Amino acid sequence: MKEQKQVGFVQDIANLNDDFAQWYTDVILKTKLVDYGPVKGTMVMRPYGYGIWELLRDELDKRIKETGHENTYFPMFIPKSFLMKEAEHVEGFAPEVALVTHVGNEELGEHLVVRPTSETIICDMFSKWIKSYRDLPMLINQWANVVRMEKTTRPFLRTSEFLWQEGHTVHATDEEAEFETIKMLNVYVEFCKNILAMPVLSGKKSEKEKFAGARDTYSIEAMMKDGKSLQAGTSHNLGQNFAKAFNIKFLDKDGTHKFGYQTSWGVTTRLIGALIMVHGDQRGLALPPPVAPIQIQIIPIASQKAGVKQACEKLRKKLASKGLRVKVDLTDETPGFKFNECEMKGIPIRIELGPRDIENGVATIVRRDKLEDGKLQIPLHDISKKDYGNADNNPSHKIEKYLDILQSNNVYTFKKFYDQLVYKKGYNISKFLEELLSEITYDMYVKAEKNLHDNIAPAKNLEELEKVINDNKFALSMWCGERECEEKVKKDFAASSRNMPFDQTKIHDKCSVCGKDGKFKIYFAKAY
RNA sequence: CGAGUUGUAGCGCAGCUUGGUAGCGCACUACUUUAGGGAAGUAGGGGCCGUGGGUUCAAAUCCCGCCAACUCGACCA
Repeated sequence: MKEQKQVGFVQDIANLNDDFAQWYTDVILKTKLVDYGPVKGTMVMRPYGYGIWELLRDELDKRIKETGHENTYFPMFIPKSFLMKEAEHVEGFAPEVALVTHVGNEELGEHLVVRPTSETIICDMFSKWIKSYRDLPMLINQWANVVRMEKTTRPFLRTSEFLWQEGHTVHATDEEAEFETIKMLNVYVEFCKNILAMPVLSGKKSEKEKFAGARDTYSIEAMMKDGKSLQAGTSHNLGQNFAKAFNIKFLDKDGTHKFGYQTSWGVTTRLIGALIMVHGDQRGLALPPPVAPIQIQIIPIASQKAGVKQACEKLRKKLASKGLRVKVDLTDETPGFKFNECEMKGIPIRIELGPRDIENGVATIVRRDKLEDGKLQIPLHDISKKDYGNADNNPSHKIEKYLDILQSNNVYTFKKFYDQLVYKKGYNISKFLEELLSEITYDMYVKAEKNLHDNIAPAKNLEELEKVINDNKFALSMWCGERECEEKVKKDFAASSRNMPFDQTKIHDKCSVCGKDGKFKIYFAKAY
């Protein structure tokens, strides 16, 4: 690409590899996703940022309902005594809960906490709702805000208040609860892949890293562009810990009273931070089409010339009527400015439309994920009226097909994809763009997955562990299971255990840290 | 909550050493010319210099306190 004037944002974020955290905060402020709130650690989600959340939320909500859960809403104020009931839980959360002690000048008889999570208040209701095995399984979910006053904060990744989804379930048996825990973890894995184009590593957390009050915690871990790990979601098997603390009992078939087995699982607005750090580049954001508030931006060139605005509006209407999220940029800026802005905001496809295009009956389209390599002119009006030869009436745009093409060398080009889709009977511009958007999602996933696998390295012993972690990679290690080894890695290499993958095939025998018997396969990495 | 750094226009900064009219770039407003990769001209608007006290004829500038933010640790989705 031609050397261009380095001004403004492009210049500011040109050092992505040098200072990734700085790039991150710059990009979300400059693209107007969020602003800092007036209270430390809080975040104002502006329309563009909240729009991502809404799309993400709706997609995930669909999946949660499909797996049999119903939405509820519980109060944000929880009596302090509730929090005290489960010993580990209170210990884990006490330092960061916001307390309400007064109403006006009057001190409350019982202090309240602003929910840091809702296990306790939900369990209190569960104990009233659940009497019989016929009431089980109890499968609920809630979309809410929670408050955790953390010492250090970063937009999306760690804020004093954040939005999330928290699922809470009660089951009659241990097996059923464990199954639910894993099932919901897998819902997250599928969601991250298909909606966020983000590959994750799923597995079990160590005792040290598990949720306060859980019996077992499973997580999905995503790799950021700088090689750091981010816990992107968790699913907990609570065992009977809360059931015993809150007296959640049911009369079973055999006529005896039993404590319920519980799970809870959640993902948060942190996912937005994750996808920024997974897909973003020197030019700014790159949003996966399913969660892009604007999927297609139409940029008029020389908009003062006759017919340009009208053509843009006509195209917008046509695409919008097919459910595509499309916008025309009518601001009084130069085209170059608009192109850059479009890229910075991560809009998956931009369409340039000027007098020349209109003359020729075409539109110029550029993919955010491929930039100049993904630049093409496509016929503006219905292609279906013409015969472009080689008609294939059952065009497959299935992921598998492109996987084959991609993996069979570098013969795959965007042009080829375009030819496959456009030069067929029955295609029109909206259909083409719709398919192009899924193609982009898939390509972004493949790219991110490659990055993930390229940056995982085995580590047999302490030296290798040090080297891998200092290379900003995930160290796939064996571990004896002792907390001291995790603490040593934390202290010496500033890294933590991430999770233990479900595939526990040994990669070597000895613990990579202490050299004793290596019981578990586990990832160590620096983390956000 | 410990260590370091910084607070001047919406954002980024200069001015402080050596006290004396509040500055620059971007952004913003109006008009004109422009327009296919970050346009140009002309004219404007915008400040309790973080905050409280002190020194002084005079404080953004010197002194003391406080507050806030950032980075690194510890803690966490």
